[in-house]
Amino acid sequence: MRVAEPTVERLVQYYRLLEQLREEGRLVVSSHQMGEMLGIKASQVRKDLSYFGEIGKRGVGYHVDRLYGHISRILASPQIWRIGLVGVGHLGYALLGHSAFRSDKFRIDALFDVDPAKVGQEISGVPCFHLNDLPEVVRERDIQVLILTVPASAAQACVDKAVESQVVKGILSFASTALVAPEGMLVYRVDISVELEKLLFFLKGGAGV
Amino acid sequence: MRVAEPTVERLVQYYRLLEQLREEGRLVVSSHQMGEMLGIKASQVRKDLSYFGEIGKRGVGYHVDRLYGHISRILASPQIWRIGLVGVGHLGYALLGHSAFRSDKFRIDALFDVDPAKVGQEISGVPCFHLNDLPEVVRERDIQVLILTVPASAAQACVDKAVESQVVKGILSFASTALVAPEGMLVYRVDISVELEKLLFFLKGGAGV
DNA sequence: ATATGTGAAGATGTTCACAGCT
DNA sequence: AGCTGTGAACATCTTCACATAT
Repeated sequence: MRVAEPTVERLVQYYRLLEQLREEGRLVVSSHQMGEMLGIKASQVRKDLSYFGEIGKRGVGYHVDRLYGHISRILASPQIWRIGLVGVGHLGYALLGHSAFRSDKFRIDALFDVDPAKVGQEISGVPCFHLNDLPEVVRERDIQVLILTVPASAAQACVDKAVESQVVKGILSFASTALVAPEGMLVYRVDISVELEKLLFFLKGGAGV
Repeated sequence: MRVAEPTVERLVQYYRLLEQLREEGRLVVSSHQMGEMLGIKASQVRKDLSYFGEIGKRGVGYHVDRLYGHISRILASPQIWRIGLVGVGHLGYALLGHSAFRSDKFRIDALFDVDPAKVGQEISGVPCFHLNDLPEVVRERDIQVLILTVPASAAQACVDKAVESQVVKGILSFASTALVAPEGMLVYRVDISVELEKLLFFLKGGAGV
């Protein structure tokens, strides 16, 4: 069964909430309570969870531990993903230390840059290679995922190198630009300036003039 | 007329593309060509642009300069937004220097942190205040927008301070947590770990087990 | 001939409302 | 009585198909 992207997005949030509730020693939680805490409608919570079978108890709610384990398995990976981080500027450096990147689901295994001062060094314990060697290095190291924190002008060249490697399957790009990639390569974009523009657009109350 | 969020998101992309085309001296572009370059269907491009009147020429396409000016006005702000950046860690620092933040539509006017080594200093030319003084400082400086680059555990407290100020209207949060805000305050979230989880989920091919 | 603008159809996502368990 | 699970209704977003203009 195909799970929709908005559902996956909310599953991650349910997961984080349940982690918290578990620590607090809470045993049971209702869809209404979860929704309240996350700003999501209770019916949406139930619909999302129902895709994966009857996991709650009618008249009672969801057993915190059980639901936590359940979502954990849904989100689980068959392997530990090895990730290459391309572009060790401020943003790349920030991600290296980001708490979201302390996970046993993946680890940043190689850095790539073009700056001679960085290439050949270890940064936060991760070796940095030259961008030109990317296809070779990702093959050797079994890296299937790239994170791009390079300037917009350099992003497409990085995608092209990833395609050339034939082993990279997915890319998370922070570059503020469109990217073209072949069918079968999954590209997600986090575009900070787009998010800010959207916020300001709706703050001013819609289309101007 | 209400403009939908996905449309605004694409307008920003059209705008960036047209900026490029202008520099290249291109005079005319078709919806098909724009779509090709951005990975968007031509019909979607036309639909988006049609919301704002007949701006193209049938049989010809869109006049680059004219369309650029048109979208520019749609996205324009009635004022230069003053922004407060809360949390001057790696990520905050990265955003301070981010190219997306070189804009004449807004400027980062104040920093907030709790680290005594930062409070009272100027960082990249922007004064840093203590988080506790946020309500007062944003009122004095006419700051209506906050960007949160604080740990998840601190994010809600920042929102509460923003609410207390009574002048902050919008927040862009990079914290990996849900936030509750009153009606009328606009909160956008960029959740890096959620994006990564989504990518890995669909890379492995959907729900596991 | 060619490319826009748009109503209608289609696809996707959310909410409702209530049957069915506990 | 209380809360889940879910079909149906609703809302939103995208794509199609073609009339319309250059």
